[in-house]
Amino acid sequence: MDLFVDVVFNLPLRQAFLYRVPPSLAPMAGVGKRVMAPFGRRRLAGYIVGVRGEAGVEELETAPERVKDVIDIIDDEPLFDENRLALYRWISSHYLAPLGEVIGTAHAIEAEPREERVFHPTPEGMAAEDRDDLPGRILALIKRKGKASIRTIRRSFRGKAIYAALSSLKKRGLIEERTYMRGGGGRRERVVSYTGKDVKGLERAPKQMAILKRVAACGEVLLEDLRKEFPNLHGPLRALKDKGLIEISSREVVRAWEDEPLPAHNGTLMPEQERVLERIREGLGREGVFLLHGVTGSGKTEIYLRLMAEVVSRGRRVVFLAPEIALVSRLSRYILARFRRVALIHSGLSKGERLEQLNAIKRGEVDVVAGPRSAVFMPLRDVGLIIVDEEHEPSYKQEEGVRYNARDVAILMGRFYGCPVLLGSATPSVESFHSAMEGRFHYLELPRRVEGRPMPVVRIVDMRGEKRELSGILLRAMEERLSQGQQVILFINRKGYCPTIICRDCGYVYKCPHCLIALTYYKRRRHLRCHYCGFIVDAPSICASCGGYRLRPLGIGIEKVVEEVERAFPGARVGRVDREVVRKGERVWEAFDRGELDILVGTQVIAKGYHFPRVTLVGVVAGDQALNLPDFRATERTFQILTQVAGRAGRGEEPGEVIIQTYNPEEPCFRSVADHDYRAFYEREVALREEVGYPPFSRLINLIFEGRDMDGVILEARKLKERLEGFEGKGLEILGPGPAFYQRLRGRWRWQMVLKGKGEFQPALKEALLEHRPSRGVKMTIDVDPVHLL
DNA sequence: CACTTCTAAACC
DNA sequence: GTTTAGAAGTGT
Repeated sequence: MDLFVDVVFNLPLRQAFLYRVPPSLAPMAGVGKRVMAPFGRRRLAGYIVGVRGEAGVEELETAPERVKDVIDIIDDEPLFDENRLALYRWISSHYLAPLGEVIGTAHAIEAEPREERVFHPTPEGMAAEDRDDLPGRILALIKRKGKASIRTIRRSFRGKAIYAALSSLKKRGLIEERTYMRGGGGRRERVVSYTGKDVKGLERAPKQMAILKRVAACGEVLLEDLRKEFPNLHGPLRALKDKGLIEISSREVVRAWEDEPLPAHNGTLMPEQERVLERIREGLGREGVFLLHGVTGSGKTEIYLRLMAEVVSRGRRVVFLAPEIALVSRLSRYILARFRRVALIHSGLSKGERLEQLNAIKRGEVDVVAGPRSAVFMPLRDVGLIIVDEEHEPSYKQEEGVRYNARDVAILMGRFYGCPVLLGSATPSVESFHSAMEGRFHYLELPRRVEGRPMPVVRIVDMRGEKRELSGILLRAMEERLSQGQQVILFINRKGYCPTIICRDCGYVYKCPHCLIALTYYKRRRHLRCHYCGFIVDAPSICASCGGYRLRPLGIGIEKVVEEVERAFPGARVGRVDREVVRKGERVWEAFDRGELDILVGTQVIAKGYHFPRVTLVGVVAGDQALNLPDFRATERTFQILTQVAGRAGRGEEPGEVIIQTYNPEEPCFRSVADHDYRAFYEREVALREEVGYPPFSRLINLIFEGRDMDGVILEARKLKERLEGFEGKGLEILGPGPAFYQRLRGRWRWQMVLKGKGEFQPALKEALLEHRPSRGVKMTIDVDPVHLL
């Protein structure tokens, strides 16, 4: 009796494929293991999602000759069990993603071996004359390199019919094909560095010069980053290398932060903390979702830590999810101080280190897994509690591939494991708070800060009529704090010097040619850069449109804030923190923490997880920034960010003050921030959402259509709309299609269509979406439960 | 005739 | 996502 397995691949394919298991491998077969299997002309690793005997295998009657044998079974131990598979199936059907891709996402650390086709020249090929047609040029490439993979050939001949050419070369006996296995091995990054050699004879090679300038300016640049800035990098880079001006080396990804344990908390809990702790403790051992709503500085972390200890002491384990930025900062060090059997996962780990952590988890050596959204899939056994810190954070949503939301997966997982899920936030998402109000989540509140510290006083400053970017009120407050030896944080959510420059003569604004987005001006580097595709041009001195000289900054970014601060306070020590700095693990934080800096100017990265007791004043330079985006969550995001930022003030002995600059001082959202009144914000917001039928009163699917040809993109969107019209009315509303907010990105036009449904979407509707295959050149992305519609 | 370009369909 | 086969177009 033969054995058969259902196999899914990490490919955008919806079906499972049936394979026969040869008798020698049959004892090894099992759900959750990977197999090596022939697939088309290739061999691929796939996941077993079903094992069955001959009975009921209808393919054996319809097309028995198509059923092939599995080549090998890769794993001794399954990567997942039936229970976990059920979870994957749910995710697959909810997010409309192929099961194979869901499994591939959940098990991304375990490398999938893949076969790679490589072409070698035959002696006949070596002897053949070079010709200038496509096959001839491909042959020349292969001869020059000695061998070439499909990948390299495709890169050199973008959009050309390379397969037809390769098969003709093969038929003529000029090349032969061999296959190699790829996969495994640690992930490395390539670095381009300047050798310091004298630059001569580059006058006639402007591209090489530009690249060299960029590299020399920083000493070394990641090849990955360089590629973003220079579209056709390879040629000039190779020329520079041949001239000995640069070197390209490969190194392992380095850790972003040294983890030094922070001392354990020794104080006693406030009565509110005790009560909250007790409520959750009572819920341990069975499923249920708790929403812990605690103002900034109310001691949520301490509750997490005590709960973890409790769960571990009962012999169960804990999954702790947090936004990346919190993990590389303070939180992880608290966890490391209290628990020894911890797996800490963050972006600074190399692939090898990740694998080590994974193996430790599999061996049962880990009690607590702490990590960003992907950690929700770690194969921890006997999970007794899942914690999602900063539950409202959009970073829990994966924005490419399988677009899952780790918070929602965590809630589901709690049901699968039969354990409680604890969502924590100072500013809960409207959805979660609504669930709590409706009684689906247990609501727990910490309305006061620890040690009776007052909430900071928040002032709203009307910027209309102000001449400079920093208002007089903010400057005076800063001066006062600095004179008392206290520290100040300024928050500005914009990189670069200013969002763009404008010609004061003709009004021309520089935009990215690929994205139609205003280019950000970087004063120090003297260039304009696109934040979406990385496009860079030298900063112009005269207007490209009218030739005028009056080019002026428009708006404000972090560089300009620093400049203005330095002008206003010449003696002050100013530090600057944005995402780049955090990634490099620079120690600006620590200098600030030790009091070696007076003012810290930062982007959103400073809003989270840091604790600077000497900071008494926080200034928000541009409070309106996120508010005016055309997105149904714009107000919610603004309230959350401002509350988080404000929470950085007054965490020590001295009371804190917050100043928010805005051109919309009447906006009620600011009032709620100033009053520390989440409820007021929520009531207003939830009423609005109900009125227009946005979440939590509906579910959304955002359909994004992208392609180089605008007409094709629109046509595809309209075609799908027609297909879906039959579903309209019965609890489904279709908005659009219309141009997306970012209408053109990376040279592609983008249109979108939003489906708004009451409750879960009908299976027939999902089916219709999945069946829609846009024509070539148009990519359709299905985003279920989107966090934004931009 | 040799090669290119485009598209649909299969992949077990 | 990758590959192939086929149809139709291009150029000598």
